[in-house]
Amino acid sequence: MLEVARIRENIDSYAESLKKRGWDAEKSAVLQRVIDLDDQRKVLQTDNDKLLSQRNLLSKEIGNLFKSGKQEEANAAKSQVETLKSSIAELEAKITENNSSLEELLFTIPNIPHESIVFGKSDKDNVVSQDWAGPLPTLPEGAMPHWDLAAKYDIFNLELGVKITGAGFPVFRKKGAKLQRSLINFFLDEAAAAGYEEIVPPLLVNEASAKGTGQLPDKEGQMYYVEKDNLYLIPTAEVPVTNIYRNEIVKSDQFPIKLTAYTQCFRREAGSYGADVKGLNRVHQFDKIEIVQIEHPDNSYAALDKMVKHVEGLLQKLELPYRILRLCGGDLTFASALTYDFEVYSAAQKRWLEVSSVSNFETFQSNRLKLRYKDEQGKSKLAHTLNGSAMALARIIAAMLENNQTEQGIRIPKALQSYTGFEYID
RNA sequence: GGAAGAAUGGCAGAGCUGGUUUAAUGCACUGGUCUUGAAAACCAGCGUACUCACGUACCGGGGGUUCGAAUCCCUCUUCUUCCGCCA
Repeated sequence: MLEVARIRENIDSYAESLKKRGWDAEKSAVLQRVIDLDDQRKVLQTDNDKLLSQRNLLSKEIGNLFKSGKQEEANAAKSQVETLKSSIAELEAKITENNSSLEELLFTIPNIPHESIVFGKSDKDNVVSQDWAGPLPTLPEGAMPHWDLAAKYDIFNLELGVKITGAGFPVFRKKGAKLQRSLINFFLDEAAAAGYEEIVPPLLVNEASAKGTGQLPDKEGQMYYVEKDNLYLIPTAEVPVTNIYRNEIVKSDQFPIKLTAYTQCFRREAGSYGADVKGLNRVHQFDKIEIVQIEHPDNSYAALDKMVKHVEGLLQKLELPYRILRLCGGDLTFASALTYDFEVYSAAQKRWLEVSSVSNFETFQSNRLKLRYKDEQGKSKLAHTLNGSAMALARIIAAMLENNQTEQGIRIPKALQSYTGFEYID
């Protein structure tokens, strides 16, 4: 959620920046409406405060009059307060209405893209910021996509998931299960080595947390919801981990706050079917190791670069061909100011699969979270939040299976062998 | 799941027979005096949000009673203790 004060200061440049997300002048008029509502808010609040002040004074007086036995004067004052009270009730109703329309509007405005973001309509306009320089893997005759390999080596089974739960819930078995656990440990160890504190968070979150990181109200349909307890299954560890710092004022010297967590992630992915979602390409439950940083605004982009380097290192150690994209305005998520997507090449499907997304949200999340720090003057300021996947397992496994298939079986990259305890899936 | 009790500022802890209570007191913290320096002692300061300001709001959350609520009532949440169940 954007800060009204910043909108006030930057209304023209904000409208200009929002064009990168495909916002025209008509849409950007909402910025002015926000300011108008905020002006209205100030007026109403000040008026109401004055009435409250009068009421407080009179009430105090009534107390004194009663004490000194002046019953009649006290009763006269009482009736005065009565009329004040009805005005207050009226004003407060207006304030509530005004503020909720203000908040509603603010929830419709996405984050302002970073200055380096280009205009674009969809993922086709994303900028390749670092391409894969080497040759793409070529596979032998009769190479299989990962879902066929899964059947051949009995490493994961989607039909079994359908039986137990429904479509999109893979069951990993044998060396597939071990590979899964190995990747989790590998990613967590790498994150720990890079200075991230490991967290094991709850997998269900309350409404306030989902709102804090922006899943509500923007992406309500994406999450599984447990109605009986009013809880949401997390779509990413970002939600519980970032919310550790909801309503907190941290000290500047605590920066950078670096957290990592492995969790299973649950996404309803409503309405997505077809070839793109075959096998492990898109599932309802998957495993992901998330890295989260909370930083001083001056350092958040340097932190973003380090996070990108971290993810890059992981892909190099896993010997996967990858490229890095800088998302265009149209593909940028609602809350993000700048996002790098990582894609690995899946040789049998002959397509790039998104395996990581690293973003700087600047103050967009922290404003909702009320996540602040004290500056040198002792003033509270909003911190910057960042996060990234390091990494999402399902698609890594898909690419690894396809790219590394040999006559001997599926080769496990060296860096992972000490975790798996085997060199081939056969 | 059943019963009882509790929730106050960074922490501890008064107030809770409604009226100079943003809220005693102690600790912690910040600045100062003193000191060669430190400690101790003493003095002062010490929450958040909105507002240009006056001011207003906030004693777990929400609602109510009242001229006036930390204080009374309802409700939700959380915690503690006891009982039951359980990996």
